[in-house]
Amino acid sequence: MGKAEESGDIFDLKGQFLRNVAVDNVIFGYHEKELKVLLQQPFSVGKWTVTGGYIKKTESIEQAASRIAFDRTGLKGLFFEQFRAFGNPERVIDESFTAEHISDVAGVKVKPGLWVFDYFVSVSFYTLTEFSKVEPTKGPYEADCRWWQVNELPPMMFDHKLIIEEALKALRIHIAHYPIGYELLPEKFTLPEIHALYETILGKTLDDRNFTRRLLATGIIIKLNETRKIGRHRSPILYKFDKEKYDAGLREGDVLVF
Amino acid sequence: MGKAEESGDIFDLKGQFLRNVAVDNVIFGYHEKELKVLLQQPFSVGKWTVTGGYIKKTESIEQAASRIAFDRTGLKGLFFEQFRAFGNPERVIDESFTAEHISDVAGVKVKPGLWVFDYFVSVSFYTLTEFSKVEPTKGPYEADCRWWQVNELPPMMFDHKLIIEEALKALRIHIAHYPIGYELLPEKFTLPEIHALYETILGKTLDDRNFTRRLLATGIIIKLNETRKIGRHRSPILYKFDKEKYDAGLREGDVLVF
DNA sequence: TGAATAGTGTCTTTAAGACAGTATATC
DNA sequence: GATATACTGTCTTAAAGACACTATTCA
Repeated sequence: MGKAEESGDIFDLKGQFLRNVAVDNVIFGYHEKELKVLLQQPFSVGKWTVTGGYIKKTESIEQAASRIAFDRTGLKGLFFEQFRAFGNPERVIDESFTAEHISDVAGVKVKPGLWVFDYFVSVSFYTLTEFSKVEPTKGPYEADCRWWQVNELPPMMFDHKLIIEEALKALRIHIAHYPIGYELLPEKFTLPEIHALYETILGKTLDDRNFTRRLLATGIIIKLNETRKIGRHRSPILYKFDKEKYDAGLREGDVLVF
Repeated sequence: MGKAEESGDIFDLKGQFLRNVAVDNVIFGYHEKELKVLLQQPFSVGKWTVTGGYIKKTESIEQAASRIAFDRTGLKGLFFEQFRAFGNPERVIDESFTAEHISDVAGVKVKPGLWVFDYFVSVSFYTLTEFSKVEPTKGPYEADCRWWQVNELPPMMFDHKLIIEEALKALRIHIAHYPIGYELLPEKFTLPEIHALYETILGKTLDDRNFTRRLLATGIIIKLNETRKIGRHRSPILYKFDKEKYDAGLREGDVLVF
């Protein structure tokens, strides 16, 4: 790791990274019926972006996406998936991301024409996590990094609103063909919990009887001999994922269609 | 357009193109129950690639993919879709694509360390066309460009065998959710023709009665009052696509599931 | 025993899948 | 009428979708 990176000056790091291509990673967080997305604010420019960064010359795009997720969440081994690339000359034009504006708000001298203002193709991923486990951590060039409700986003920079919309579409298609939830639920969970997870991600209600019938038919969850005590109601039975069947489902697809 | 491009020397064109990111376009061609893929051979290096090229600083990735398809096929307005990006430092290492080897076979002096040997992220698309309409046209840096059977490929450079496999997977997923065939069939076509198209792309037989029932149920094809005279058999009835419903199906998805 | 949530069973409707015989054109 | 291909109908089975009551816990 060179001096420039230690000193935190990304503007000198051009030689370490690929040019004209970067990775964006839409990190979705789920917790108690809420779906959030982790956003960062470069300097204090007033607009937000999804988490993202440049690709090192020594790493794959998947490694870059995974590294970015780790830097922001502190978690490894999260489920992530590439869903699309975005690339056109206009996508990186934004009045809040210019040398002048950054110099103003960040108090550093930024040259116009710097490589970071070039046309970048964004290879975009989404990542899933349980957001109560996460301590959002901003990088050296961000003024802030925190969770936002997916349907109450702040002003977004570039085409990042579109990127989030497309990520959500891709996630909803994914959930129709592959099992989901391993990274989003505690190891032992109840039927109402996984039911709420599906409803939240899909943004619609699912009949509880039909949902349970189909979920059990897949065989990816195993009933345990335990219940969870929650308040003064009937205690729900705990389940866990059958990890082998779950992983097989991830590989082969078409396990669940809701 | 600068002198360098006119003189055909891509090695001087660095300034016109994005660095470290390129577009690959798997052009599938269909004709009479055969599915082919258009491949090109850079110089005479002995290995083949899918069609692809660099992205101009003034164009989007979609425009680049579309331009590449036009350059190779002479056709505009073909259906194409992005399906994945490929990027890792090892993917562009190939003994047939080195400065030494190219200098040998092409008879031009190529410097090692030239930008074209850098780590490139490939944003990959696939395109569909009727291959009898196409006159494959090689570019200035290719020794050859022609159709190959998708299941009888020549030695492929880089990770291009994987790219074709993934393109075919994506195409087969696409065909299960969206209408297909407008670019691949004549304006007026018969049920056996569209049936054969689906069988060829999916690589399996589909019961003709069930296929017809479901296809007609979608309403995307319209029966005409004409038949096609072919030999000494019963003349099949001609159909055409209901373009409005077809386009709506492309937008909304989940029209056909085979 | 009332309140809150957990858990499950049945009926209807639709679609998938398997299967084979009739129709038409030409020689 | 022989041949080759076009065309279509029915039965069975599985799954989706709609729907409502019983069970448990505890205050």
